[in-house]
Amino acid sequence: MGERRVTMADVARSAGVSPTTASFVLSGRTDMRISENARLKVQQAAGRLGYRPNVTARSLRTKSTQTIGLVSDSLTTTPFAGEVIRGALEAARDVEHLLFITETGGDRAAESGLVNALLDRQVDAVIYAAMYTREVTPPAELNGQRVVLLNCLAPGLDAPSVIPDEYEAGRTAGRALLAAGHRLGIWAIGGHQALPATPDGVFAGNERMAGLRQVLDEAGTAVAGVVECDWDPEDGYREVSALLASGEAPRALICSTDRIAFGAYQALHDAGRSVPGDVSVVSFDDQDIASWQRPALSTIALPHYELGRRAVELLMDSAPLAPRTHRVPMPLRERASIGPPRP
Amino acid sequence: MGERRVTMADVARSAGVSPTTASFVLSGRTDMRISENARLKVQQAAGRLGYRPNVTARSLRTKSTQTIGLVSDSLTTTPFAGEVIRGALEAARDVEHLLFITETGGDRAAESGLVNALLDRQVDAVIYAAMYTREVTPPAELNGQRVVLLNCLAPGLDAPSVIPDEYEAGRTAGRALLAAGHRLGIWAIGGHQALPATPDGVFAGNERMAGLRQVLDEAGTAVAGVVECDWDPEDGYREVSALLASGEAPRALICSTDRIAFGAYQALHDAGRSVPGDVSVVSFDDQDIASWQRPALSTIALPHYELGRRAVELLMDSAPLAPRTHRVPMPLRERASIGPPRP
DNA sequence: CTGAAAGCGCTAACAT
DNA sequence: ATGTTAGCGCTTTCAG
Repeated sequence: MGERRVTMADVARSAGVSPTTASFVLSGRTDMRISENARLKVQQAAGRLGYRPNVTARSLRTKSTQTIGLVSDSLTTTPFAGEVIRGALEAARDVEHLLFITETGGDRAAESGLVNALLDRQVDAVIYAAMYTREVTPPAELNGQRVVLLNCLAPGLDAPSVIPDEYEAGRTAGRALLAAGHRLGIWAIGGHQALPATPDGVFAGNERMAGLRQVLDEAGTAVAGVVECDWDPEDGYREVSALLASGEAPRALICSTDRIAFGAYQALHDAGRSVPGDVSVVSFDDQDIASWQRPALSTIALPHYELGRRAVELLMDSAPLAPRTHRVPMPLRERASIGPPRP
Repeated sequence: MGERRVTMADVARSAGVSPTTASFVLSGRTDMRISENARLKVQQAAGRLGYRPNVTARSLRTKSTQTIGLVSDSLTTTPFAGEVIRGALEAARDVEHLLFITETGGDRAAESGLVNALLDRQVDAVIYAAMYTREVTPPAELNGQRVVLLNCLAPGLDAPSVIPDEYEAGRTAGRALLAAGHRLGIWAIGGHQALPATPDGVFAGNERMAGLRQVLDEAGTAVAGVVECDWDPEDGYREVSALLASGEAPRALICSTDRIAFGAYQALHDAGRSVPGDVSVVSFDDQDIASWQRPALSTIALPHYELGRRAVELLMDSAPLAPRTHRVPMPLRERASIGPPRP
């Protein structure tokens, strides 16, 4: 215990060279000629002593801590969103960087504090992330910093965004149903999420609905109806039960989340309708439960891992950060909940 | 852009005092007398200039980076385990520390590299975490460091562990069933997880079964049977279907995970048994799906948030780290899946 | 090809 | 009560 870490000066001394020489061979630089002999002596001394560089000391001179800060509202809390952290982690590892993770819990005041804590530790760059895709206004401290927005758009900030391609995802959902032969009785459960709290809908809802409408339109058809509701299991259960009870005969359900689909399955089951025999179901997210359902749920995946990875890659790219929006594809996971419409 | 950060020397100059004076008032130390006047001038200058301390520079002298490293096998990937990160994050925030999160993906070789990356950045302490409770052998680099083990035990390492109290959880499960009147036909699905890959069972399984057996024994009864299987939905479905088909008449199921319970629900449903009318179900974990099930699933929660929080609290405690094991209670979430046995 | 010396931003003895 | 000075561990001119 209490063992003083061996420093570069120790290595230099042990190798019988100057700190300068040690520094050059240890940082593997070639722009200064070092004799093969000196190089060897230094490397051996370093190995023998178990030398490890002090990155924080180095950063004082180099201005680079090999460190990235991630600040989000509540990414770690959102079950399947942990994948964005994993994506960011792996990309960071590829370039020998470490990630500071922070979470505000949606508290605006905490946000500045956390960003400052990050900046005080001289992070090289920061990722500002949101749990669900939306417009945000990051704290002013971020102005002028190297930042990328993950899963959000900030009109005021001069930084790129990485978001899921929800518009294309809407088209994908429509195409999946069309391919199975559906044209009538297609209902969107969840819709734009145009509710009192979000009267204009949410980003994902709006984009998907636009994509869906367009692809159906191209095929000369349209949705039979859109149910605006919250995106949780109980809402799916309630709304689909009501729809079934209303006398409508939906033949395909496009659920805004796997959670809604979960509730929809229960409602369909209670009403004695089979999936996909009576009603096909397709949804969005690809949470674990999607594959646990019976029949397994076909769903369009939120590309969490890829979002995290892309964000770090952009940050580490030597190219300057242009304020453009990078849309990450959302792949369809084909499982067993889509079938041909009952004649 | 490119704005040089304002340094403490700038503040001192602007306030017309020496760096020392500035340092003392800015770090809010009281062990040296500073005139009210000087204090004010410094604070105003700092405010005016928007001074922020450079934590990495400071740490070079103080040997404290206000930083903790967390290395796990795959915590972020495990959906509901994100809560341990949130717990750690919040506890760290309380003491003005930031968290480096890393993940090895179970790769032993990567582990040393990541721990070194953490140590090279002079983290004050590290949390070594595992996704599921088990014995581990952390990389040698961790010897002599300030570390706490989260959700794992390392016999060789002189560090405390924070783990869920699985033994007591087993007792809780038994008690919940006994309280509802159950004494016969109690089956444990998942059991010790004594399978070819883990012939001696897993920690959680062994502890729970011991606790369960003990509490039933105290009540003068015992489990009707134990089914050893993997802890996933398909296993629950398969095993419970088989059990039902075998002619046994289980009246209560203790499922090792909510995932098993998920499959069990499907199996019971397919067999026309109601929950909890015909069969009561209790499980472990408290994932989101537990509350989505119908009827909502009574389950004993893995205290993820608390594990993360306790780990950081231990680390930050000024007391020396004794190699003892801290067991965190696992609370029963009473919902609707337990009822009296059918007479 | 190698070394001496300065300095990154901050803290802490030691003076005064 | 405040200022001077010397580092923390490393990189980087600038001489030799």
